[in-house]
Amino acid sequence: MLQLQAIREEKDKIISALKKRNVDAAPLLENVLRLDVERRNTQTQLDNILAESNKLSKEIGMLFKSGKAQEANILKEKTGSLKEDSKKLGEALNAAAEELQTLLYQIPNVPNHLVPAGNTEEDNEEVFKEGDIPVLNTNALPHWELAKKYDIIDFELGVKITGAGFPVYRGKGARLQRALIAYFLDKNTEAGYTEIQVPHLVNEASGYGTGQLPDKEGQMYHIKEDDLYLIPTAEVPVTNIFRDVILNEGDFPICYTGYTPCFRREAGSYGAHVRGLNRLHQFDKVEIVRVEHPSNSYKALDGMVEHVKNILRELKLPYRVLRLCGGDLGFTAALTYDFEVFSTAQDRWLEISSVSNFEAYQANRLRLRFRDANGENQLAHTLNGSSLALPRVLAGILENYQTPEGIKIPEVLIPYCGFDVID
RNA sequence: GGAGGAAUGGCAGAGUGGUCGAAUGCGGCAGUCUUGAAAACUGUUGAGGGUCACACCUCCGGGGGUUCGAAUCCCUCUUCCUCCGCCA
Repeated sequence: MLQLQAIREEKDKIISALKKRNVDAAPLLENVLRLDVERRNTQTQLDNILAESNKLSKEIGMLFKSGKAQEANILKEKTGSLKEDSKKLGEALNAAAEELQTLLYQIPNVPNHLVPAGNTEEDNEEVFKEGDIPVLNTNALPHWELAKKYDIIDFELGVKITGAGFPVYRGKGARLQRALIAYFLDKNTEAGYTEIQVPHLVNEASGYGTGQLPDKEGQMYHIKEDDLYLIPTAEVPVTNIFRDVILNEGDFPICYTGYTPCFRREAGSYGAHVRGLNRLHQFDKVEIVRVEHPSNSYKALDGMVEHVKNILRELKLPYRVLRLCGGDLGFTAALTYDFEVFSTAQDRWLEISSVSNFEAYQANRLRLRFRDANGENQLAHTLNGSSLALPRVLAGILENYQTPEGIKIPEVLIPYCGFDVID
């Protein structure tokens, strides 16, 4: 959520920056400003009435105390109309505030100046590329075939137990998955992130805090009975640790890493691109989350990008880094780098990580602040990224490391797996 | 699931209808003293709205009500604690 003060002060700047998202925010912002004025006017009127009625009440109290009941009763009569007015104004105030809130929720974050213009993923800007794309046999298989051949992932069994998009991992497949989780967590911990385990279900307030709610309800599984949501990413529970928190400057940087399963409804997606591990309803992910001083958040973002690069380098997977264009940028992000690993047998890039700076957008919703050097409370910046999303890394490993003798295990993972080939 | 108790500022803890945004202690910050530190002493120390700055307004778990007036009374929800039951 953008800060009202920013909208008041730099409306035009915000409108022009949001054009990068192909959004014409002008009418929305005009409405916000109109409601803001209305809200403040109503507030002032209400405050005056409340001040008067507070004063009267005190006088009445004093009169009763000094035994002047009659005078007190005369004053009492005057409070009736004040009460009526304050009730009406209070309702008007709530209505205006609520409407204002609704509008503010509809405004996406302002893109950073580095964000390229563009509409679709075609317009994302490749900023880095590394790793050799292996030359495979003509009979190289996509990962879903390999999964079947080596009996390590069973998609049909998942359909039986739950439904499409809930695979079952077995034997070396399950072990490799566990190895990746342990390896990622270790790498993150070495880099200074504190490992944390969080709930996999969150309440409504948490959904609002990080921006999944309102409007994106369709993405999350909702448990009606208890009004809880299955997390689509660890970002939600981890970042919400800091909802309604005021930090000290010395607390920065705050770095957390956590492994969680992620649940996504993915309503509406279908077809060849969702085959195998490409798109699932339940998948595992290791996430990194940072809370930063505003002056340091972009340095932190770069650091996170380097960190993820290092992991992919160690895994010896061919990958590239994209700077998302305005049209592809997530609603709450100011700048996002996507990592894609090349899936050789499918001959396409698969997104395996997304690293973003949300600046103060989430913090504003979360009321996540810190006390600055002047003793003033100001909003912190939040960031997060995947390191990494398991299924597509797994797909990348299976496809890129396949040989006629079986699937080789990347060297760094061998100690975690306890074997060096899947055959 | 059943029975009882509780929820107040960073923490502990008073306050049971009026001048209470809230005693006191601890903690934090600033100062005095000191070569420096500690101790001691003095001051200061919640959040939001509003204003050029004041004034002023709101907030004592959430929501609603009674009253001229609510931290205090009533209703309701949530959470926590104790006991019983069940249980990985």
